[in-house]
Amino acid sequence: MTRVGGATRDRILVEASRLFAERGYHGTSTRDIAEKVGMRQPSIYSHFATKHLILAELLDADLVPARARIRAALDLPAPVAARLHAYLQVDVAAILSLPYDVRGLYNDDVLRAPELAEQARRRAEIHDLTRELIDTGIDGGELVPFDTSFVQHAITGLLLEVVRERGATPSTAPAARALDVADFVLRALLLDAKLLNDVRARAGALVPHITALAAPHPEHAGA
Amino acid sequence: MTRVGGATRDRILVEASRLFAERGYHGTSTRDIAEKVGMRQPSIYSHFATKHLILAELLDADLVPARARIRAALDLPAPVAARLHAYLQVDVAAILSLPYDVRGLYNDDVLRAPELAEQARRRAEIHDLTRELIDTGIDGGELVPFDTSFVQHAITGLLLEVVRERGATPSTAPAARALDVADFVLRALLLDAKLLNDVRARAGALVPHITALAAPHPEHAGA
DNA sequence: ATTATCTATAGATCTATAGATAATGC
DNA sequence: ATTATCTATAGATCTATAGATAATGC
Repeated sequence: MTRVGGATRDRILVEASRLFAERGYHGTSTRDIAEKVGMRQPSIYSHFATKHLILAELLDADLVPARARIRAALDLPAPVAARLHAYLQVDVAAILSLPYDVRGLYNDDVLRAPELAEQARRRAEIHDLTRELIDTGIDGGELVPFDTSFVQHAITGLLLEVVRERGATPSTAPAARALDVADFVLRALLLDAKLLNDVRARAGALVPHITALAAPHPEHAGA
Repeated sequence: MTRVGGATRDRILVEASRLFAERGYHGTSTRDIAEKVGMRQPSIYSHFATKHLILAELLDADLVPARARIRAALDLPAPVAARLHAYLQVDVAAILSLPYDVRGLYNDDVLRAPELAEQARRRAEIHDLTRELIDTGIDGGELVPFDTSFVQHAITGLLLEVVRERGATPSTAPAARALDVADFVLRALLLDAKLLNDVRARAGALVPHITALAAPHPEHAGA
C-alpha cells in the first residue's frame, strides 16, 4: 500500500478526536484509537511519531483558522460591536462545522504539557487579540466597562460549552446557535440596548469578510 | 496514630484537587497524590477505597450545596430575574470560596465513568432545575426567549470559565466576580434593560435567603 | 524501491491488595 | 485493641521501537 492521499491519517484524527471527547486524552490509549480505525496499535506510529502530535494537529485545525478570524475582526473598519457580533457568529459556526469532535481538545491540563507549548501559545494569542477587541469597544464607549479579562473568559466559556452541547457529530444547524451566542454576548455588552438591531445588520455585512480573510492561506498549519 | 479528625483525609482531598486541575484525573496517579501529602502510595487506600472515590467526594462538595442553592432560588417568591441574579451571585461566590481547586473536576469524559454515575445525575438535576427557572422567566415575559437549553449551557460555560480564571487558590475577591457574572447574564437575558438596577436591588435582598436555605443540612453529602 | 502494515516486545508505568510494624486509646 | 502507616508485589496496563512481511510504483 502506498499513497492514498492521507485517508488513513484522517481517519486516525477523526477517531482520536471522538475518543478524546469520550474518555479524555489521558483516558484514551493508542490501542483504543487503532482499534476504531481498524488497525494494530503500533501502526498508528506510521502516521504520527507520538500520541501528543495527534492532539497537536487536532488543536491546530481549530486554532489556526480561529486566529485568522480574530485578526480579520480586528482589522476591519467598523464599530467594535458589529465586528464582535460578526466574529462570534463566524467563530461558532466554524467550530461547529469542523469534522472533528472538539469537545475533548481544550482541557487546560493537557494544554499545559510541554509537547503542546506551541498550541498553548497560539491559544493565548487568540485570547490576547480578543481582549484587544473588547478593550477598544470599552474605550470607545460602545461596550459596558466590564473587566476585560472577565469578558474574554466569558466568551471562551460560552464557546466551549456550545461545543459540548453539540455533542459528537457536526451540528446540523450551526448558524442558529452561532446567532444565539453573538446575540447573547452583545446584549450583555452593548451599552445602548436599542442599537442591537443595527449591530446585527452591520455584522451581517461583515460576516463574508471575516470568512474570506480567515480562509485564504491553505498551507499555514505549520507556521 | 488514631483519630486526628480526618486531617490526613482532608489533605488528600486538597492535594488531589490541585493535581487533577494541573494534570487531569487520568494524568494524576495515586503516587503523585501520596507524594504531595507526604506519604507512600498505598497509604492513600487507608482513606479512600478507590481513586474514583476521591473525585466523587470532591464533586459532591460542590454539587450538593449547588443543588440546594438552585432549589432555594426556585422556591423563593420573587420575580425570576431577581432570583436568577441572586442565585448566580451566590453560586459563583460559593464555588470561588471552596477550599479545593475545582478546575479539574468537571471534565465530561471523567463524569461519564460508571463509578461517577451518581455525581453525573446530580449535575444533570442542577441543569434541569436551572432550565426550569429560565423557562419560568421566559414564559412570564421577563426574559428574552432564547432557547432554554442554550441559556443553561451559557451559564454553565460562564461558571466553569470563571473557575478556570481563578486559578489554583481560593479567590481573594469572589464577590466582585460573582457580580460580574450575575450582571453579564442578566443584561443578556432581561427583556427590558431599564429594569437592571431594580433587579440588582431585589437580588441583593434575596442573597441571604439563598445562602441560608442552601447551608442548613451539614450531613447531606451521602444522600 | 518505497511504504504501510504486521508481530513481538522492552521498559515504564499504574491501581490495588496482602501482610508486617508502630503508635495511640482503653 | 484499633488504626494508620509501611514494604513488597501482583497483574494489568501503556507508549514506543525493532524488524519482518506484503503490497504498490517505476
